[in-house]
Amino acid sequence: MIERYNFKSIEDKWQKFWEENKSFKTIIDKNKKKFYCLEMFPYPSGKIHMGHVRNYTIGDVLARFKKLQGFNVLHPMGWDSFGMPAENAARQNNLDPKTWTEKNISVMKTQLKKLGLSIDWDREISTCSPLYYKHQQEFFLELYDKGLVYRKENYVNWDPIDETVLANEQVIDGRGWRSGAIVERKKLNQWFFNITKFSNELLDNLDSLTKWPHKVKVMQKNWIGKSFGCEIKFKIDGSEKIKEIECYTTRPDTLFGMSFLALSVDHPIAKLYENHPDFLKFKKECSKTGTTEESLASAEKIGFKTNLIAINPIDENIKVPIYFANFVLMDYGLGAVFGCPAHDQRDLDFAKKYNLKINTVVSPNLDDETFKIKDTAYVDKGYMINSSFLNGLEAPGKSIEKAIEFLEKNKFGKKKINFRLKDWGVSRQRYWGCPIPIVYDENNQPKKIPKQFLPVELPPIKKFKTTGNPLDSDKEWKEVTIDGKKYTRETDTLDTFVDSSWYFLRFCSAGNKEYGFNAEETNYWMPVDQYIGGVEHAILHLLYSRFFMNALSFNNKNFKLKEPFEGLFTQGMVCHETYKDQNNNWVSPDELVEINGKKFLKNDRKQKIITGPSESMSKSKKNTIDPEEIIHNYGADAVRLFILSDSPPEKDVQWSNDGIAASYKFIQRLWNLHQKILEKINNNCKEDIDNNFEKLTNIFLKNVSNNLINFSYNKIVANLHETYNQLFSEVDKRYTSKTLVENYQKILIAIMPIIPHFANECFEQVSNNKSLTWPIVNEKILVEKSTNYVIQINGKKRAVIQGEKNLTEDELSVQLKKNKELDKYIKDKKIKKKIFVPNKLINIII
RNA sequence: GGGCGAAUGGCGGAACUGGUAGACGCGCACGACUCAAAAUCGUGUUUCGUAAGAAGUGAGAGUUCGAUUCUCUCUUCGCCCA
Repeated sequence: MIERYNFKSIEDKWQKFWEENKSFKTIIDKNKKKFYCLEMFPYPSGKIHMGHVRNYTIGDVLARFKKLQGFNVLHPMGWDSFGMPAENAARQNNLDPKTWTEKNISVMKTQLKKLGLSIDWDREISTCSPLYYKHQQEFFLELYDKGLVYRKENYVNWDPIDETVLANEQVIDGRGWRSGAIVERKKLNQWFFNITKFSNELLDNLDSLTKWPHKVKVMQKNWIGKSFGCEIKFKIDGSEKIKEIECYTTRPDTLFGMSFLALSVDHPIAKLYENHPDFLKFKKECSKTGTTEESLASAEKIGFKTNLIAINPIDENIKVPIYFANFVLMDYGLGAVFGCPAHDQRDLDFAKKYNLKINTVVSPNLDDETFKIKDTAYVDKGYMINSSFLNGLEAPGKSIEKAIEFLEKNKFGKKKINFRLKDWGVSRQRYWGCPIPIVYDENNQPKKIPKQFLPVELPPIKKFKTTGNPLDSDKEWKEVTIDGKKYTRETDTLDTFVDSSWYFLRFCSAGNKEYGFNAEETNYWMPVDQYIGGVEHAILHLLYSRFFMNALSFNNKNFKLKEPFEGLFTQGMVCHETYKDQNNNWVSPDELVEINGKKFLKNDRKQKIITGPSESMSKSKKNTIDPEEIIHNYGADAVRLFILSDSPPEKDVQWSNDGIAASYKFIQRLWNLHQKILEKINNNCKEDIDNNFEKLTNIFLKNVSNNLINFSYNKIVANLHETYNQLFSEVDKRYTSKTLVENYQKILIAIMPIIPHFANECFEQVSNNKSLTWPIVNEKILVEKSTNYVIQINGKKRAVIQGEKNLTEDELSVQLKKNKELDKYIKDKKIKKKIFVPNKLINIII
């Protein structure tokens, strides 16, 4: 009777061993090649979820593999621990965010340890710790000195429920991404990072990131949104004060089709209308629209007509009305655009509403001047018409060049490159974030807090009010005396994206008290060789981190790093079936019971459950599975094995009960094989029957090595199954214990990255060897003497014959004639042609 | 509307540079063990056909001796931007 594999005691034993021996502690070793393996650090929300399990398993497999290959591996973990959920929880339960966060960290740390991750916990960091954010405040001041931080009054997306400013990307369909409240426009003084200073670098350097997924680079490129256009000056009629307005456009070639000029309500000219009640009413109306491009695009286009007239520089006879319009933003271009309704849908909608002219200037066909626009603007490629000297030119293309040439020559405008990327507003009206190290004097002028007074620590909060920023109402904290002078503190805190924009540097020198990082250590470890995380951070987190490195290395002799992440891997999500009861309520998987293949509610077995499509796990759909429970029931190795086995890591994976159970059973079977091998080792066989065992081992090693390099972890699991299936009968043959032990050891090392507890335990039982190194594949043994030749007739496979390798066409033809099965196809037909591919096939055309 | 990507059995997915489609797993069926069940082990499992055989990688075309792989058109789905 074979003893069952007791994952509980064995996983416990190895986790203890790794912890006590500090097996994954890393220090700089210049004799070794370094490898920095980093997974996106978690937000300590309470418990780990399957997404974490997948993310950290993928990273752990790589880290363990690289370590076995002899690299000096840095594989740290920390906590992205500032943020709104802590504050929300605090408000709801009257808890201190610090206490709440620290409790969550401790729970999640225990859970992560149970996964058997090869993490150097001595480098653990937490962004909400003053030890961390002190250095962030130093960076803020450094950037301030470099002119990369500035303060300006700006319209922001105001979330009236969370009472905070939202970034554009936090506004979804005009609503706050977390609260769901309809977002308002509000003017506030904000701190900004000058990310646009590096627009060109951030765009151009994307080309150097060869180990990044193509799609992420495309997304960043679109986000930065470099456009080539021109600024045009329009003369104005109808005002004493205003003589000229400048516009930005990417389509100067459509100037002849212009029928209005539209301004942002925040345009300087708006001052002329400050006392105009109708204008003020209109402006208020505009503030209901969000500031995102998306909300602007979907909102109804409305305008306020001024008494001003713009004169088209390209043809002075074209005089058009000037409107204020809700779809023009002050912070894109110059807050003014000209409208060409025929070739822009938005302009067309506006023109129809206000009965403006629609002049077609681009036709799909050359010299077709009869082409007219009706309900749909023509935005595709075509040829210029009704446009004087531009007529006949390809549009957009030559037409733009020629138009700019004309404008520049006559000093009506100039070529201009514009970016969609805007500066990064980092102020948040929140308590649970990094305090901004700034104070204001009696004239409300900002002043840096001297470095010796850092960190500016968050004051403990006794009781949370339901709304507003507690820092603002904490007078004791807010009022401060520096060098005998009284100041008021900045009460906004930093966007948590700032925290995560440099944490990978901190890991390199986590304990360093002098500064955020140590140059020698970052020079050794950085850049991150492999960064692993969800694709949802493809734009912001990664772009902000790239910016932050540019900002730190700007005018800095000691720090030269521009790109923090050399390799990037974006893993897919973990999905699960969704369930609903008869009343259309979501039902969680553990609330139901299966009877005869049909699902019913556990508490009401008459109620049938409707199974919905598999979707990414989320609390709202109740289709989550708690990793802790699964680890408890099946063990960490089984969970790791399953989460890797079913799908390629970059794709979504379906969680299934059958799947995890199968992985668990498979580990049991591997254990049975292990017992069998232990037994055979003692059999004292004197001579090997053949080299098949060694061959199987090396085939496996080769496949695993290749698949590890390519992140094809699902294929490794398949390789392991295949090898198991073959080895189980192979070990019954007569092999010496030397052969068995040597090869079996190699197999165990190869599976250590995937199922480390199991593999280490088995390894220990067959070997005294303590130094583990990745085995070298014996290529010689893999060279086969014979091969399968495929015989095709008219491209169809008709036979497969085994023969010596490197047969010539003639030699193979001789073999063919012996094969009687083929006679019926060939008979006495004439052979027109033969295609021979060495060592592969012969195709006979008749 | 634009960009990027995907589509292979009942399901998840393999197939290196164009050369044996469906590896491996799940599920299912049958068998062994068992009084029985579970567990375990074994066999089978693309479809049609008793079989020989034929068809077959979202649809349609093209290139090629040969296409899941390359090209074009279309359909559907996913993600990002609007």
